[in-house]
Amino acid sequence: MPWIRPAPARTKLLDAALTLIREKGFSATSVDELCQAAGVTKGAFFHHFESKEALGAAAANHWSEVTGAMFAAADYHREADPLARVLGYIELRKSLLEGEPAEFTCVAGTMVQEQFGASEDIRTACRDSIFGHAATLEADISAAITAYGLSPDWTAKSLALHSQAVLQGAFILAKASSDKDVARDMVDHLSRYVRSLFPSPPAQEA
Amino acid sequence: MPWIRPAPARTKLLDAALTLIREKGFSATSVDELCQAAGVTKGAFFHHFESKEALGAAAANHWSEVTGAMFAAADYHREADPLARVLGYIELRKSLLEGEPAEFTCVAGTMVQEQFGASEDIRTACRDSIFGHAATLEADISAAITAYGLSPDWTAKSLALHSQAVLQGAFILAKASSDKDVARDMVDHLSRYVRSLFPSPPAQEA
DNA sequence: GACAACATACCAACCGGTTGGTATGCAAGT
DNA sequence: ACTTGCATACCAACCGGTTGGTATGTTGTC
Repeated sequence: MPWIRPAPARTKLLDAALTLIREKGFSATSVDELCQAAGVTKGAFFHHFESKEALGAAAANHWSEVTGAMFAAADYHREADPLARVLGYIELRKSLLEGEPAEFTCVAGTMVQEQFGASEDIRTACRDSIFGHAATLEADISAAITAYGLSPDWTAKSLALHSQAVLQGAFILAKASSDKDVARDMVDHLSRYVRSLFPSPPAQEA
Repeated sequence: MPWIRPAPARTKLLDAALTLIREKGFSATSVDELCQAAGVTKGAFFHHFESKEALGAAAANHWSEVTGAMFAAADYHREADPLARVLGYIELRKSLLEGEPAEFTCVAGTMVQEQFGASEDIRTACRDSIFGHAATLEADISAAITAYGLSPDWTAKSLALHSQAVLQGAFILAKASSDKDVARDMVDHLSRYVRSLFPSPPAQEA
């Protein structure tokens, strides 16, 4: 859809949703709050989204785009060794564990946990966000399997998903304990696990 | 004389809460729904709980008791090798991934993800539930470290918490994909990781 | 002047919570 | 034994505020 002059209200609402959903959850976030946070009236909200549920699904897609662009631009892709790229990704995820939970936590994981039974549109949008992100990791894992000549009894896809599971679980523990260090320890275990699956640790390269 | 009818309303409300919170989340579950599911009136609700928030905290404690009793009675405690107990626990968790998400999912993890910023009482009750459960695993992990003569650069506590993180993350992926097999794969990775941390796989014993 | 992008004003339903009340159990006083 | 007194357990009706959603403007741009 070629939007020459995009509507700022829609984007402002989507950005506000990413923050508010992570702060209070989807159900507890009201349309009025969304509008106030975005500096927009309710009329604008229902002009761009036919329902609150539709905004939730759109917010998950927005989240996919925002995070997708961010990870696509990250440095770890420049590593020559595919395993180093995977470990670089994990280290990046660890370094992202800063600030408040609402800042480092995953919108899709938060939303799907409470809305999976209430809205198929939201559920599939969140699933696509999480599984789509895992797919970008899967390529590097597959390349590492080939590069190291492995024939594992696990799949690249399941390991990529496992990394997402560990991260989502780390977010929950961080929220429960109000302690980011717990989450970082979980990511360290993930890194140790991935290294254990490949024969030799990758040499440090520039 | 022991109370013939102690207080069925309170327990019925708590049991209903365990189901409804996992089905729809805490915020989306109304007090009226809780009362209807428990077959109790709203007056009874606010007689036993001073607020919806108080019920949430009580539900997390109730969850700790119910699951605590269930895991305490499980067979894996009878293994002589402490590592076999840990791996037995993990297999048990995997075998529990049956039925609908609302049946195998964790109340504390679900509730804390949406309420961590809204209610300290709920947050600490959920934290105690998750971390308290992890502590029961920590003892076996510590014993395994000693039995195998390890001096790891990770702690028994962090590995116990890691197992909870993997499980919580597996729940999220299962909800997002509507596929329990994904969650089971995550638990398999956890089992493989734990086995990789100890020198030799435990022999099969009666 | 048509049409998208908003704003204003409003609504019915539902929300968590309160009210005043009833039924029952039990311990003490007589 | 029987009453008084008080606590617990529970109920039906209700309350004010908030909810997601709508109906009807107004404004800026082609």
